[in-house]
Amino acid sequence: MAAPHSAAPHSDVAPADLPQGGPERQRDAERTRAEILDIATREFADQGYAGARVDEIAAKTSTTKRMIYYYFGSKQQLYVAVLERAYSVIRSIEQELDVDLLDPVEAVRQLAGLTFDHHESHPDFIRLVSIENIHRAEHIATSDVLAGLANPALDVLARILERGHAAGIFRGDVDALDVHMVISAFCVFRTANRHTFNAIFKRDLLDPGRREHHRQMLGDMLVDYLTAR
Amino acid sequence: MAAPHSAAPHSDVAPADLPQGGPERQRDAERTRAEILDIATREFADQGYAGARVDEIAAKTSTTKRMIYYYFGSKQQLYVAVLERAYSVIRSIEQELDVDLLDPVEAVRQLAGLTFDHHESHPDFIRLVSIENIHRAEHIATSDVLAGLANPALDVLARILERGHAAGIFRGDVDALDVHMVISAFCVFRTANRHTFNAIFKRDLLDPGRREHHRQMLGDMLVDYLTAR
DNA sequence: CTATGAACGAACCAGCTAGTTAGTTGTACC
DNA sequence: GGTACAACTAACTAGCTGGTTCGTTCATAG
Repeated sequence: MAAPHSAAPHSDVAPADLPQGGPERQRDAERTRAEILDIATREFADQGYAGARVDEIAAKTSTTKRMIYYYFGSKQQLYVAVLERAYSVIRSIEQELDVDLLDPVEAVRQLAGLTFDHHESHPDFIRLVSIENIHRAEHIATSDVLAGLANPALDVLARILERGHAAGIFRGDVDALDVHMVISAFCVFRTANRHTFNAIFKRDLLDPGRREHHRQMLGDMLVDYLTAR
Repeated sequence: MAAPHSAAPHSDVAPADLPQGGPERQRDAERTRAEILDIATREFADQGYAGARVDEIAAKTSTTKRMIYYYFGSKQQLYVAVLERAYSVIRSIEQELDVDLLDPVEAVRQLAGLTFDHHESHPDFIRLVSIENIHRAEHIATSDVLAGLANPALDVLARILERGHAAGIFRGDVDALDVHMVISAFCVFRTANRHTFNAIFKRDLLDPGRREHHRQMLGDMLVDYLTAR
């Protein structure tokens, strides 16, 4: 139907996002790679590393299993590539951070709220992190890209805490990484432990009706702790 | 060697539930079952559900794979049995709770500290919970034992909060389950996300040197939040 | 037009894995 | 002292699974 071997293939169609890339979009290495990564991310996040099936990933792709090995080499390398991309997406939180101008209390609230939102909108990432922890981060260790990738939000947080302490508002015995851990713990738990929590306590932590309340609660807790005494 | 077919097997030893253990200890159903559960718990916690191998579990046992199917029926039922036992162990925290006499602030600190200790000493349980969440708690759902198993610590917490509010110390707009979530989130995160956290931030959350500080921090946060305003 | 190599696909394979078959041995009870 | 049943074992299998072989097609350079 769609011009399987049309004679004038290059002018009648808009080549999507690429300026004038392949008109028929056959043979697009970048595209194929990206599609495999997309499907693999979903599949690994869904089933875990051992549970995910290369055949299944291939089947959900518009290409074949051979292509997975052509581009990624092995199941493990594919998984590492998935992790690397997932972490790089998360890193983009950096750009939204512009809290250096706010007063410390408001800055902490905004930073926590932003992290909160970010986690909520990236459940696949959180699942991948959980999976990676089950495997004791052994795959992250094999990736030089990931091994020493610090969270940019951490520096921002450190500066906020400093400013707050200098202004006499915040206590001085807190470590930025500890505070970051508390924020992460709260945000990650809601998503990562949603199912067992719901099974036992019959409460869906991700219920939209509880979202604002949780967001507020996290901010309150942090501020109350930092300004205590 | 050890009297493979000894002639007087039944009188020189107490057979029942073994005051001084069977000398031959052959043919002990309870023992075999328990051994399989022990090994399976370690194996599932280590490798995840899909990653664990029935053959491997059997090999680490002193019995055979057939016995696993004899006693548990299938890999999945074995896994559910592992979950059930792990949760029942955790339930034992109930007995240690005796905080109804303390003043509310001290009671919250003690409850949080006890939960903190309990989580720290049961890493396998936390791993199993993570694994179960990856599978969206679908196995818990198949177990009537687990499906509606509330945490006993929750009632205790609710009473503490009430008392605290009645005494005018605690704010009144807090829900026990929310507070429980915060405690769990903090305690679980340290263990569950230890490896990725360490890979990225180069800090071992379970470093014994940081233990007391974390314990204190959790108590402070809760109290500061509950007594704020 | 043709040579070349990147991109792609179908079918295959060896080893693994959950689950079974068929049979043996110990023990409680009479 | 024999019998019924629970406890146990070794060897097997059907199907899956990560990885491969080998061959084809397309785009582009010369």
